Amino acid sequence: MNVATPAKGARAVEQAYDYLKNAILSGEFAARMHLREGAIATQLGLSRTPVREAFRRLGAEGWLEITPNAGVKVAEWSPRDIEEVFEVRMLIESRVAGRAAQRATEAQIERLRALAEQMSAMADCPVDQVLDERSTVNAEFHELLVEAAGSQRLKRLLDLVVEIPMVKWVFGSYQPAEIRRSAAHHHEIVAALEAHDAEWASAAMKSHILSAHHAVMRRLRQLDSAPNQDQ
Amino acid sequence: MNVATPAKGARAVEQAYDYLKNAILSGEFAARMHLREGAIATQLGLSRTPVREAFRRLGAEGWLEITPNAGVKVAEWSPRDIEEVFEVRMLIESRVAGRAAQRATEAQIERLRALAEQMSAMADCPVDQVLDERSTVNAEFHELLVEAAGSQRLKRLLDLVVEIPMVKWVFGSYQPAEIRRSAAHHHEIVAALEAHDAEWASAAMKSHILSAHHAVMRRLRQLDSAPNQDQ
DNA sequence: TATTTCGTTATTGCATACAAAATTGACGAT
DNA sequence: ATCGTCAATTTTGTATGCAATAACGAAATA
Repeated sequence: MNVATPAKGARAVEQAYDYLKNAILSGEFAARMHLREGAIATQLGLSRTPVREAFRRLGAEGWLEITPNAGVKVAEWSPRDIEEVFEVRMLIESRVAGRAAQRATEAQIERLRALAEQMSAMADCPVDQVLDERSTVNAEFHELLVEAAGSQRLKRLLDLVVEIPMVKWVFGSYQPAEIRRSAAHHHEIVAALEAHDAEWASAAMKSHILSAHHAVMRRLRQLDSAPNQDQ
Repeated sequence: MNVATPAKGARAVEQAYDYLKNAILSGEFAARMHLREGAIATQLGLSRTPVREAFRRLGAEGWLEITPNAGVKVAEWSPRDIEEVFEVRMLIESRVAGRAAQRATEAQIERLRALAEQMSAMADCPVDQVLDERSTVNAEFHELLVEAAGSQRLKRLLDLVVEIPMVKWVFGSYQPAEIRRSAAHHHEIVAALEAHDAEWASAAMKSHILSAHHAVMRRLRQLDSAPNQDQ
């Protein structure tokens, strides 16, 4: 039924990887759920080998828990785990912003400004309608910023932590005012870069992340109290 | 000389992983060197499958660079890369120390104090003689601290960044005075924990990491100007 | 009825076989 | 001599088969 998207390279591992990651992030696979190599393989029309490789990759990235002779389980994300993700993002991305303020070229700043404009233009559209586009533009903004900072290793680390679908989830948690605030943050970061003020850029980014953190944790509390009646 | 140690679990993947990681970190495999699944496999008396799995794991951890249909290369660590590693360590570990100051139990602080004492006791021994033990005790200290902070995800992230063998390398870069300073830092961090002073603990840890950073970068400059023997 | 033991089954780990892609080297054209 | 082309070889990617280990369940005993 799904068979996922064949991906660009059409490589079997990519296919398995994309399918699994999507299933995990979309909630199709519940937390703690046990996954079997064989089942996934036949479902995707592949052999166990590429599925197994995808398992390992996802394990290294923290999405699956692997126990040697038993199988793999979908990792569980506690509120504390999510808090820690935002903690890391805040620490690293604010540092990155500061460095970018010292090193960004005119062209890079220009491109960042354009992305910030795009973001603002979407601010008044209905939330659900531009969710994907907002996520994409936002991801581009943050990525370009790391590039401007010239921090390749930090980028790798961030990629490991800040998953695009999770970003989408963040926007789903935003209230209209918070979306506008987020867009404003982007503009402010660009302004700090133009001024080559590392402190300012760093502080603005810190606000940006903490604001997102707040929105997500509020969402979590809502989800926690709404659908469960046993407490 | 190779064939590595059969490791505890005697699992083939572990064997391959341990062998490869050791070879990379010891410099037996030069940077940018191309590794072939088949060669490693026959050399270790295994099939390609577990070797391949080890490759992927090491790739995810940043020790190997994997390009889809070409093979794997030993990753190159530029001075900037190493700088970034210390940047991350500084950011995360100082935050962790601050959190530990707020949450550590008496028992945990006691244990940390004992480790700090052990460290001091070794401070006056010849550098090379206690290199391994120093690394072990140091690693334990930092690990226990993360545990006291109750930050499981951050611990995973740190594990990815701060490799034990690299820690050993740090101690090899220390001058006698720096070893004593490092031991003093540990004591100071324990004191900050006893006082439940997050700012203090955080600042002490920041000093601790920056001091190590400084020592390693100095070592790098020395190696760079001196003739090196690795191919 | 609860619990332990043992045999069956299912699932993972590893090895091998085969397919696809890339690298290499020789050859020929300019 | 240099560059480009193409085939031979090597190397990676995937599939399958077999062995080892763990999960499951039934039977037997207390």
